[in-house]
Amino acid sequence: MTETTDETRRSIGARRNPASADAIREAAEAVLLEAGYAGFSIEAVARRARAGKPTIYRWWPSKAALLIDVYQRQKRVDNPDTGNLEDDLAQFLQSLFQHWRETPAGSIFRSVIAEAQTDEAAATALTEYAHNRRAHTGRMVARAIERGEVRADVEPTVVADLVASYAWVHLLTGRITEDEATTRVAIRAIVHGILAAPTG
Amino acid sequence: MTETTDETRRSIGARRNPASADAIREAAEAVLLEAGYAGFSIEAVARRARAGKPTIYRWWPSKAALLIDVYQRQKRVDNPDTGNLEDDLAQFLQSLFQHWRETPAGSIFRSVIAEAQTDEAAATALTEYAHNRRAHTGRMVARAIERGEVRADVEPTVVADLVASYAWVHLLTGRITEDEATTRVAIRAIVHGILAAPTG
Amino acid sequence: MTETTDETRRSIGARRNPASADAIREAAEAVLLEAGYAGFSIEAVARRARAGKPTIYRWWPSKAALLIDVYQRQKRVDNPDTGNLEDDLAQFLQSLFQHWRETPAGSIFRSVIAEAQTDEAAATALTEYAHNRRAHTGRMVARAIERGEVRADVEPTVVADLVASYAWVHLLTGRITEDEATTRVAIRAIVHGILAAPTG
Amino acid sequence: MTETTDETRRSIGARRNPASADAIREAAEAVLLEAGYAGFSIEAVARRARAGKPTIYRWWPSKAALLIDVYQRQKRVDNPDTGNLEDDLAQFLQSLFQHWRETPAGSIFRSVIAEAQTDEAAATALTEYAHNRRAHTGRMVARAIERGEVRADVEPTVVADLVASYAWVHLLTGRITEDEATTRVAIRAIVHGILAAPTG
DNA sequence: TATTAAGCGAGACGGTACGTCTCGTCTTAGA
DNA sequence: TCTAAGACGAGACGTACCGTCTCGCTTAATA
Repeated sequence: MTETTDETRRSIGARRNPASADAIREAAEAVLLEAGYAGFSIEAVARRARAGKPTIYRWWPSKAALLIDVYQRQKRVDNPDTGNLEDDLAQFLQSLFQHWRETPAGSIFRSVIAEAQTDEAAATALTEYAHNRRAHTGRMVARAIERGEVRADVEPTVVADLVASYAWVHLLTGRITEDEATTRVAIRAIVHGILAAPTG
Repeated sequence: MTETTDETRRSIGARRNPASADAIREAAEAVLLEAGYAGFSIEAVARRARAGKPTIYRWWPSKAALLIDVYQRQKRVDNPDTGNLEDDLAQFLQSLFQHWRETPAGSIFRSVIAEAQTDEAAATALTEYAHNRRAHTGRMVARAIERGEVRADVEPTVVADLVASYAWVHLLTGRITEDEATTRVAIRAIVHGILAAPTG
Repeated sequence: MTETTDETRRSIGARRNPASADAIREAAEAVLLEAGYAGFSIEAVARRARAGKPTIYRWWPSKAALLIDVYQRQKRVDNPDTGNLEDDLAQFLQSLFQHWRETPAGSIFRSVIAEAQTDEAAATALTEYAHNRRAHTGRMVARAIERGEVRADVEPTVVADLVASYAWVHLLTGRITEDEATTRVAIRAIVHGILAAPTG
Repeated sequence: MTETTDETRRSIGARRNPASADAIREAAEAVLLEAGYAGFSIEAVARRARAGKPTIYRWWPSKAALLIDVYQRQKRVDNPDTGNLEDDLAQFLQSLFQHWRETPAGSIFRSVIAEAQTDEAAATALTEYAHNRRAHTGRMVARAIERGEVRADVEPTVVADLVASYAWVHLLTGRITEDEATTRVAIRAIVHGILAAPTG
């Protein structure tokens, strides 16, 4: 949030002014953080960024595009690598919840999901993003397979899908404050299963 | 969608006219189905229902309230009871996806979730609804515990949470067309776990 | 303003309840006085009178009708009879201005005139009322003719028209606070004329 | 009513589009003429002008402001100068009545007066307008004083007030169809007075 | 060095929807 | 059969944003 306090931004010739682009992205993030998705409008962003609306529309074709751009700027949560899948996933989930609680990322991501229910482009972007994230998160499972911890026939992305879905829905229903004990119970179900008699 | 084609609806005295309420609910459902959440406005519903806007606002304080009311009217998917939890959950998930695909319910539910990201009341309603559904879905797990299929220390609602989250996120990301084989893989992970060496 | 504080008024059988009618008239007057013509609505009157809207519409077909009824209840200003026309007219004008200043009559009459620009019935009622008042006011002139003070060929209602018009327009443009000296100048013009050389 | 049939009006940059302003004024005039003050709403004007409501509200803060603006555009009636005050005033009155009968001006002016009974801004504007018109009409009297026809101690604006009031009230009570003979009787009273014995 | 081209802020434009207000009508329950 | 009550369809109110447009400016690249 490197508050670029240029008194007035002008054109810098026949090319995009990065200062304007940054100011707009930062304003978008700030608006989203302060007023939430409900208060997130192009007008509000333009006002805050001291930018003209056409400048925004020139570079981001829709509210969704700006939203996604802002989301892409957010830091991602890294995959832990403890040598134990349950610990990896539990730690990942806790880090994700913490990230969503303590940065604008959570608020922004909720907005992206909401926007995707209305806007086709946002839906596509979200689908692609989710796909990539599943692949990324799936690497924790792949490592567990490699070290023989997890069965070889397990599809890493399916496990990642389960974990991510759990996280998303908690975000969407205001349940990202849960402690490690609670989330670990869910993770353990996925990793160990829930059957009384172990499966061969 | 029992198109109540009353030529003109009038007041029936100093109390709510159920014909109007029904017409509004049906119009809301129809608008949602035809124009989607993006086209869902109180004005559009009033227009379609041939009702005055104040009549809508008199009984539903917000768009969210109407949305939730419409959603509540939707048929719920029943829990199967095959005697085998994996089969129960797989069948439940397939029925749910089919229900979301073939009735307005899916479209409406997506809208409720989106609205909940903006509207406090919708968020509360959604939270409560989700809580109830977890309890309901959890009964499948509880039955499995009772018959000794599942460990007694498993919390049924946590399992329900995992299954429901998987379903919700598939709905939100346009992946409810998946076949039984795919969903069953996810269910199997939850039920049997994914470890190479079974847990004692 | 004999505040009829009936806790609840009910039907008194198959005929008009005068208490309701009075309460409505009084409420109308009070609303007009407190909120002015701008705040004068059937809803506001019904609310204040604790009466049902249909009860009002049953007896007064329109806002205009109620307005006129309320105006008709107002005390009229009497014609003075000093034996001198200029004094009579000057005194009449001052009494009228005072009446309009110190009672709701002024506010109500302004409303009737405004309403008559929109409502046909109010226009008719106002026309008739104005006609009667000209006849009444004209009697001062008629008396002056009888006693030889004024030429016999003078039409009393024309003089009354001039005086009344002057009064109305002062009411409509917020100039009813003028002192006797000012109004007398206008009266003198009508009575004595303004020519330098007297007319034979 | 120079029907500016621009197919579509657009913004012409960060400044007022006179074409829109004109279209709105013309639409307002047309609505007023066709539907009267009762049918005069911002919505109706916007519809007719093919303008957005906010465009109207941007430039005219209220219905009253638009009404007054439209009224200001109307042609004024000129003062005649025949060398004889009675003829001047009689002719002025007839011209005014004719103007009010044959152009939208009469209808608009009635509306302004009605609006002024509700709206503070309209009241102020009307007061100021009336003041100016009295000064203007008073010049006929001033000229008569200059040429010795009228006494020097006569206040021209008082006479103008009498004449204008007579005209206004006739407009407000639907009596602007009167012929010259009738209006001349009133004018003669003001000019010559009505006393039997001439005043010294 | 002068011209051109495009980005910039600003803000007006025609629209749509918001949530509220009042209109005049209707029906009911109770006296 | 009249009363209070209040719901009803209708539609205007004044406001917020939408996405588009045109302006006057500024600067960099081109001629």
